[in-house]
Amino acid sequence: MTNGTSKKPTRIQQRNRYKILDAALDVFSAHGYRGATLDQIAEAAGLSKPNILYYFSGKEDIHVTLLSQLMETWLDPLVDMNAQGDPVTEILAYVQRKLDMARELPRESRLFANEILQSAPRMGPHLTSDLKPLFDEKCAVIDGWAKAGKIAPVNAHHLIFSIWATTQHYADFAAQISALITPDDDAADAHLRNLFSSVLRVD
Amino acid sequence: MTNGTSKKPTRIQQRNRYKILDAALDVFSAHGYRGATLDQIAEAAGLSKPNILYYFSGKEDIHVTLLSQLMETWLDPLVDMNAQGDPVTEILAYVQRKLDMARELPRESRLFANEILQSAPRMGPHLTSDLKPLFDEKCAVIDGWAKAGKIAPVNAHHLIFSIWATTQHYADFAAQISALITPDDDAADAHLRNLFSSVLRVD
DNA sequence: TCGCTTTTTGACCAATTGGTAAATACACGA
DNA sequence: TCGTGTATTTACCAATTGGTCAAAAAGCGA
Repeated sequence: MTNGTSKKPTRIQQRNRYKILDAALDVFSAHGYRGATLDQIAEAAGLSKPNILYYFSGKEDIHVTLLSQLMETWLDPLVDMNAQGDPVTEILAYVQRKLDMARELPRESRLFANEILQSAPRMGPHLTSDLKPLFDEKCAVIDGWAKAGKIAPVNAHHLIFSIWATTQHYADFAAQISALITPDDDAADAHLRNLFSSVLRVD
Repeated sequence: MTNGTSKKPTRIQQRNRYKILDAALDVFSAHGYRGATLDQIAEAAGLSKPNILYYFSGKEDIHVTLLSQLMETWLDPLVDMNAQGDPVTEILAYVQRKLDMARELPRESRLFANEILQSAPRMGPHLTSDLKPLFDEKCAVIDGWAKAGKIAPVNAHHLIFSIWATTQHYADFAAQISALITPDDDAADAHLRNLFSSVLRVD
């Protein structure tokens, strides 16, 4: 029985579900949902297609599972932004965490980008239930810092959008970047630190 | 004869090729290359599938045609950045043009994003032949401005990446944005103006 | 109106794809 | 070592999809 709710998963189940999800992350992030095939996932996972369907109820099930898992780790860097810390330090540290994440988890970043690009058909609910409350909370924190004069006045909403855009860009548009320059992590770090410390600096 | 090289296109040919490309832009930008089907494109264009294949040699031909057309208009805003103008004004005007473009041509922005996300399988050559020379040229201009002390010292490569990332974000991640806030063009304009004028300001 | 070209359609195909069913091989506790 | 539930495979299917082909239907200049 594959029923995940009642019985504890076998060691084999754990290992194979992991292999499948890891392979699926490769394939989905590289080709998008419709561009990915179960055969590709099966080959990448080293399992047969029917065997994959023994562990997941279908292609969509695999995709949804990946997106749910992703949403958790995706929010971590923002969760860690501390209202009690030094404002500029906190925001710059958040930028750095997002940047590190784009580098360490580029597949996840692309999976997410693919989903949003296509109007988030399988993730819309997650956005409003998981992301929005956190987003609103942290915007309030930033607004508080700005009102207290601890950072220059900024639009918190759009500041966060800019942080997301600039950091994820290095993962999502990697193909373009490596066509234009020789990637240089330190240069990117320094640039974004400079960019965001400039807007936040209070004269 | 559909031969595009020898004879001048009929009025019918012009109209139908346009209808097909417009419909294909809808479909490709919404679902990606593999997610789009000729049937969808045919229906959106109001033509039959074989009729579409009378005007284009295949699905890939349509996609490549779109990408080629796109590349031209895509570069325009950067082309217009003038080395002789006032540096900060020129860069901020470029930001504004990119932002306007993301708003007026969101389908094109998503088509491009989809292609790059999937490692630019059909556009790699265009990137190095069309985009890179222009990119290098404008980076040199920005470096010149920085060396002359007319703007604060910045990494031109990464400055342009940041401009691309932040402006296109409003088109490519629109689904996420409208899940989080009520979109506000003026607020976005003001924020990006503030962001980039802050890094460029020379003390 | 005639005759020729351009355009459009309907019927069809082979390959791919997500998914199923039943039989077989395997693990492992008693 | 045996039996039972777990895991895997083989063979298959129906739907979709990109694409073809020949015939029919416009356009259109003379």
